[in-house]
Amino acid sequence: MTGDELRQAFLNFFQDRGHKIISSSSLVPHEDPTLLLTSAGMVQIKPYYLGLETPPSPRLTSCQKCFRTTDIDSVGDSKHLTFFEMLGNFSVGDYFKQEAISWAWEFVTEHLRLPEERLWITIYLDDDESFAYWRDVGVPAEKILRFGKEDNFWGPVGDSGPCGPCSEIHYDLGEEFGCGGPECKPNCDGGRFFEVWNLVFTQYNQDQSGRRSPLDKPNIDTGMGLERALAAIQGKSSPYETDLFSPLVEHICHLSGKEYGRDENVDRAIRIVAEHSRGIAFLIADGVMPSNEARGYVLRRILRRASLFGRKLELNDPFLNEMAEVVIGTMSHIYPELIVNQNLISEVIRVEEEKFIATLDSGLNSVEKVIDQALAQERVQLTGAELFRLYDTYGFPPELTAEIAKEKGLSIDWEGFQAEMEKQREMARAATKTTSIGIDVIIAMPKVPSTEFVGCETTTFQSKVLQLLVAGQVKQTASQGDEVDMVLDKTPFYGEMGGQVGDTGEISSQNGKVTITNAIRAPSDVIVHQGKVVEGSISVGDKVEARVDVARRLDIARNHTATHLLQAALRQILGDSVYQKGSLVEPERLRFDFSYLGQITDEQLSEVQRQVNEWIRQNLKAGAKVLPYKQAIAEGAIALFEEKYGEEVRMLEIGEPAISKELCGGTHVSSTGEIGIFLITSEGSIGTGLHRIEAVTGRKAEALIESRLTALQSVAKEVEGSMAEVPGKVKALISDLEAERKRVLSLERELSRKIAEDLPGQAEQVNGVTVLAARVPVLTMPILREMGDLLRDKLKSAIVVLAIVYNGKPNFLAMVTPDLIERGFHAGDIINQVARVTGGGGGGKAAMAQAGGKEAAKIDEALKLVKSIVASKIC
RNA sequence: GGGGCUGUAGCUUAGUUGGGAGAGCGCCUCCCUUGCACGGAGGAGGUCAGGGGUUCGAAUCCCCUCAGCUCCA
Repeated sequence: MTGDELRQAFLNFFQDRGHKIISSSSLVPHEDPTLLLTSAGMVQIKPYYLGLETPPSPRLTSCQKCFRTTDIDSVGDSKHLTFFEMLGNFSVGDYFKQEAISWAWEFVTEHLRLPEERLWITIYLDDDESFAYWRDVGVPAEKILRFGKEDNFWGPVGDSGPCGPCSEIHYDLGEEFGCGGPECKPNCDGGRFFEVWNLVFTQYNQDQSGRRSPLDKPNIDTGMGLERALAAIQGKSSPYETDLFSPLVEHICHLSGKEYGRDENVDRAIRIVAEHSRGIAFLIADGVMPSNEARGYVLRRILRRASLFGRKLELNDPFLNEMAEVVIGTMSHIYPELIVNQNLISEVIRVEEEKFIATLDSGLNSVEKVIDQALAQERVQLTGAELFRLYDTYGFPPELTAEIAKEKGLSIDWEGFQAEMEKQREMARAATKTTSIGIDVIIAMPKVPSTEFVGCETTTFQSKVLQLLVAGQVKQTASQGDEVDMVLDKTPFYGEMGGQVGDTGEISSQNGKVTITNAIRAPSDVIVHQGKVVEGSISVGDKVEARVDVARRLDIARNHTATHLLQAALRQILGDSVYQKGSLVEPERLRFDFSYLGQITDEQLSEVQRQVNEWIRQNLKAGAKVLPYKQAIAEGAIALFEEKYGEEVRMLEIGEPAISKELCGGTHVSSTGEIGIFLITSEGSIGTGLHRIEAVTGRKAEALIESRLTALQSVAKEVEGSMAEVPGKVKALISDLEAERKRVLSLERELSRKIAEDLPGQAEQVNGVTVLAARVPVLTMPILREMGDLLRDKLKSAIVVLAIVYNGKPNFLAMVTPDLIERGFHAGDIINQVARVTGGGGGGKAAMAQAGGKEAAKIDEALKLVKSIVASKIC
């Protein structure tokens, strides 16, 4: 049986037993901000378990792509994977343990034909129920082992929520793979047993104090790792020997000229490269970009790890691109997102791999410095702290540091390194506050049906109040002054979603009026109107008129349609590696974040703006149609988030033939001409490979042009020219100014030279030392310094103190010739005392010092001090 | 979310209790020279990432912001 066959057999088996097959969701869980990446098949089932949404069927089955970050560093052994496919069957309050167990057993023994004698079962300590069902299907009692919370109890995630015991099917590879001990059993750390299938029986709800109460309708959540199960079926000791991995392993061998299965170190490196290659391709296909935080960091880490271990296989040139091609070639028939994003995947890998090689090169310098230092100190070991610093600060892999150190005869304090790592982990953990998701609040709300949104057709609608919340409490009536959250049965108000802000407006009945300041979208598409009762009162059941602020709505619609045009223009001009990463549509402006590797030139940006405005002038029709998700994608629509199963989606098309097709639930203008003008106000980078464009349309754009023209006009007036002449005139002014500044500088220099010529005559002898203390009409310090240089050179042996007034404050400069420094004079000391007279202070080196003061009137008094300082020094 | 490091000329970078902003490559001009990173002389080019503070004085010390790199979660 091949991997493809196993996947299909599993889904078919459960489909035959009343399950609906749902397709894999993205690795980026878009509805669950608490999750970094999709880590199990149940992630997309969670809202059904929590009762937030209604499942399309109480029995579901899926093959879900998953990514687990917890054991990235363990990848390379025969078991651990970061990216894998998880087969699962789910019951949302439908069947329970008995069916789950008997089907699991039937599938494993009859369809997969795994020999019964190799299978072991584990159950939770007191789960006698499961024990009985396993006995029923024929598992001998001595092969059903009981384990504690650590191994056989699942959840809750966080401190509260659904949880329950679980039961696992383990596969015994045979004695030769074990640790040899007589006690080698499932859950033993050796390589002999591995878990094939985990059946979770979600039957409790745990509250925050740790108390568990039984759920009315328990759920089933199972997971079978495709790769591991396949290894068992094919009689292999690891997934790397199955057909899911063999094309990858073979390609690495082909590239590197190595052979798999001869040297354990080589094998480990091959496994790491093969494993990470899959994760890299899939993460990028789901829109993850390398970065130094969150998901992007996970991607960067595995990509670098793969590159590093590639080097161990003597693959010194970038090669991960080719690995990705193999992944795409072998898996895109199941996961079409790979082929759709082929160019993006290739480009991202190329850039990132090159970057890593650059990091290694620059890191090499730091490593050599550290090693030289250690050698200079005649040490034989690099400390853990040194190794950690290279890793933590410069990202230089410790294994590489160790190798280089070894060549120079230095060993490594690995324990010290681990201690530093642990310290950092501890710090990060301590700083992580438990983010509570607002789900509890939503659960607390009594169920209301989804709100029908009628705002695309109309902005005023007769409706009925279904629910009222005042200060978070369900109420029948809200009266004047109350802040309320209202739910209507149908509404023209757009609830904040997909970056488009909520509508504002008014909801009024015969008895009262509510000013709506925002509309938000709660789960299950309930639109909540937030506002304040400004007149009378409003009650549940009231007939009301809901009226959206139309002018504001139109501003928003202009910006939203313009956002679509912007994306289309960007893709046309920059290519389809442009990928929407976020957007904000407000009445005042629009903001569009997108991925694009490389810089965007001013020319490209103006071209984008020109193209959008051209489309606006063409007055293209914009319209939405509803069609199945798959069909929309087939027609080439851009989908920011994937939708679930066969759902109907709304696709917005602009133009005929369409220049833009996007899945979008927002409100738009009906033809592009309504947008008026489109102006980009800023473009910038918000991270590696991420750009942000802000723009305005319509009224705001007009206002912007007006204010810019006014500014330009006033500049034109100032430079006494026409607006067209402004750039030239300003340029000329600036270069004139520059020339003038230079002229002034040279004049000042000339002047100072002239002054300096006369000054030596003012020098006095104090006990055989030439002392010159003078106030000069120089303007700036640099000129004063030059003058000092001149005087010093001219007098040969002297102490020179000069003073100027700069910005109304006294400034001093002191120079001492080398022969006098030897006699104990110090420019810094002298200047400090002098400046103190004027309320300041200063210092510097023995030969040259500067100081400043506050009272310009005391300059002469201060300069008189110079002579007495020199005199006292001699005494 | 929590740390570490970095930001100086077009590029690579030096700058040591706070006291004259430097070098190499590149560029321009002139000289020399038919060859390889020619050689020689001169020159232009800097808001020392940005803002605030301490100080007579800040590239340098303190605080904030921005950007990049990096580690942990």
